[in-house]
Amino acid sequence: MKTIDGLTTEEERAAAIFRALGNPARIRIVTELARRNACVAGDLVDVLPLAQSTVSQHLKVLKEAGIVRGVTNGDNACYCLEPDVVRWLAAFCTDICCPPGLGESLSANAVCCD
Amino acid sequence: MKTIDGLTTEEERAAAIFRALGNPARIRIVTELARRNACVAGDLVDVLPLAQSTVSQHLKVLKEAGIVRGVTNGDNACYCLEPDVVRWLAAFCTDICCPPGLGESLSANAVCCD
DNA sequence: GGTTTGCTTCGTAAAATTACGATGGACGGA
DNA sequence: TCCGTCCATCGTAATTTTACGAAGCAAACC
Repeated sequence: MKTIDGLTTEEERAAAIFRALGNPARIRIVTELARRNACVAGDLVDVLPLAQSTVSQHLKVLKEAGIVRGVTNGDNACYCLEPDVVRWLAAFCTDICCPPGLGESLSANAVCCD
Repeated sequence: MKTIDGLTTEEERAAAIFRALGNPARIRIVTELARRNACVAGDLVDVLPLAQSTVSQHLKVLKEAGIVRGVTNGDNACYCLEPDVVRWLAAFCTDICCPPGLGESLSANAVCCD
């Protein structure tokens, strides 16, 4: 991907978060973390049909995107969602639905090109 | 990416939508469509610091993910958001925030591994 | 000290993504 | 009919992603 001047850091940030979620395995990880509130890495490996090293890499991607936090307490590593980032994501998506200043735009049945 | 049996189509679908949004240029396109409600392709090219063919490809990606709808009326092509998909996306993100059955989970200040 | 356990990081091959210019096709105007 | 405009698609090169096994590393256990 080209590093584009014309695009804001806000957009870059949004894209980075979306890209991190753009993989079924990572979606599963995130939903699992949402469901269980926190999770040992090994439990996530059990849930996914992937090699342990691959899951570890996916966790790294999520961590680098700021979606997930991980702490290594002694023997095993524990992960959970980063609440602020998840909330930011939800707000961003809601804004696309109903951009501020446009009333309910998509809430109505907007049709293409009228 | 490996096609994984152990993952649901729901997860695949979510990942496909997120992946489609995982690019700054496409984020810009989507926000622009949200702001203007509908857009001629050429206007999007003007807004983005990218070649026309590249923008067209980005639009194709968004269309294939179902996020965007495009109609070609005579000379120029007009695009707009697909309201249902955008709403689905917002709902998905909100669910991660507050998974059903877990009360307000992340609404409180959840901390990692307590 | 030596092993096992749990996880991360490295190295690598295959596949996908990103961007561009060039080409092509449909429509409208001179 | 011949251009010009608008847009999609093709072909291509560079980069990124994905997944795996191998290797490394720290804590726990014998």
